[in-house]
Amino acid sequence: MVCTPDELVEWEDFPKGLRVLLLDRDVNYASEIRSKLEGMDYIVSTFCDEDEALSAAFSNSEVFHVAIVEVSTVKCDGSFKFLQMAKGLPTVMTASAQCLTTTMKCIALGAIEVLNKPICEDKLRNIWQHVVHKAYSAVAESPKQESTIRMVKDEEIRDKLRGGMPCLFDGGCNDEHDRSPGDDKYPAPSTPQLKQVRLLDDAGCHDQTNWSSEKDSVAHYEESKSVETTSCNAAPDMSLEAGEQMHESVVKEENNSADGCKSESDTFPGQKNEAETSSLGGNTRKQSKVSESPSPCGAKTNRKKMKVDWTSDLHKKFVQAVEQLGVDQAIPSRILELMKVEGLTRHNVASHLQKYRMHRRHALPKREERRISVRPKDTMQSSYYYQHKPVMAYPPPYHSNLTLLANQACPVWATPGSHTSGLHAWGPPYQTWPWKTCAAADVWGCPVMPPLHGSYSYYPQQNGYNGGVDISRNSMPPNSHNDHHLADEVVNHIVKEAISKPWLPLPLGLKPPSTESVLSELSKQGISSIPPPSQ
DNA sequence: ATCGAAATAT
DNA sequence: AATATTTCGA
Repeated sequence: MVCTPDELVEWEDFPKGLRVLLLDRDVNYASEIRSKLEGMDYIVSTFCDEDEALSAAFSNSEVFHVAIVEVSTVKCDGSFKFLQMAKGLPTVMTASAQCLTTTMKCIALGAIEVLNKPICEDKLRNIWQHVVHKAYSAVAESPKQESTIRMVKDEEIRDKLRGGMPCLFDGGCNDEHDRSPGDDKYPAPSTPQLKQVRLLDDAGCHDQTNWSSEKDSVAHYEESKSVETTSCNAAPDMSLEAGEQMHESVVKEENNSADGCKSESDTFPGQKNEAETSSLGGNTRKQSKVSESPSPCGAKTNRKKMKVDWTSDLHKKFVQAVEQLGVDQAIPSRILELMKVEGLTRHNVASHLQKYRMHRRHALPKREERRISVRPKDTMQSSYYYQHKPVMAYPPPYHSNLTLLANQACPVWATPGSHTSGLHAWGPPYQTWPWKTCAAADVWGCPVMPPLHGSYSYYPQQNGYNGGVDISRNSMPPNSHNDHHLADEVVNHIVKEAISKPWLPLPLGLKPPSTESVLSELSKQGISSIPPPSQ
């Protein structure tokens, strides 16, 4: 029932001869519509009973391209039944009374559009667009791909807008006028995942867009894709390129709530396969990406740089990568590798890293201060323990990589986090997007980040940057040659702690990554005599 | 060529 | 004001 793009292309005088199934209990109205449709060279079969209509729809003898079904006020079930049964058939619902609920239900059940009676002639005439839309969206859906980020490049957008479906959707017709809200802008049900590509600057919809370009173009993307039924229109003029454009630019969205499970997709550049999202703090994020396709008119490709919107998901990936590498070893190129995000550049990462570090630098001293002020008499040990609170607070069953990360990262340098930030901000598995959401910089990077050197202060900082607090003064001689000894003590403590509370996640030092981090930190402190960590 | 910090841009 | 990009010296 769904035409293929090829069929459409070969359909010479499309939409003439389009077969319309008309289901309406009002016989008079039905025949009125019928004659209108026939005047438009459509071939119409009318029915007043959904069962008849259905059997006709499924019969082999008759082929329908589109259905117009009345959603009866008295017996809407029948209409819904039709909708549900005839999924493959693009179906326009007609209703005599405006009812949001009904409309929603229709759409939910797959209706392509819900129109109010009396149906205006233009809309009637334009029902062919649904067929086309369906045809292409069916094609578009097939190549499945997961993605992590949505990229919208100028050209792609422009292509969509201009070249996209030249005559079908833009068709030299006025893009948008006399559009009655809610009436004619429903995308085909088969493309529910049509991505809203929004501008970064637009209405601050940061959470939706990962990539965007300059602020033009995209605005009407969605509308362009949805069938325009109102405006005047010329005879459709199919072009194959149009179709291809169409499905090249398919955007797929997905949305799984993986709590702290880390994506392990091994994506290589060029391959599209990349997944995972997590819902954090009630913010379920959608991610998607426009499959990249070299613009045929490639001339001035990528004039402007894409702008990366660091959503929490992206950031999460980033953070994971940084952790995996250890803050010290985390350099843009490595991070980039680990992130495996297609389209992301080293520059993007570098920039983000810079910001990230900056935030940390600012956040940590504060925290440090607070901690000290709360427990002024803390010895090294107790403060150490205190620092671990949040870590320990992790419910044991954090599996897989996440557990690893949590364990590896939290230990020594887990930022003390004030009481509040401790549990709250650390909240399972992953922090929320810190920059935009957290007023208090404290939260920044608390979760699992080893703070930058200079921020943790068991010892006097040789860079003099320890927030004016010298913990070591209370417990340790401030000489750097004690560091070694001190480190041992720390480790001992951790071990002791772990042994006495076996039900808690293993803290620092009991897992290779942590050790590595510790050692690298130590070496930063000038202790190079410690043998390199074994992975 | 890459890194990171600073300067710019949005 | 926040945050992304570009530039520039090492």
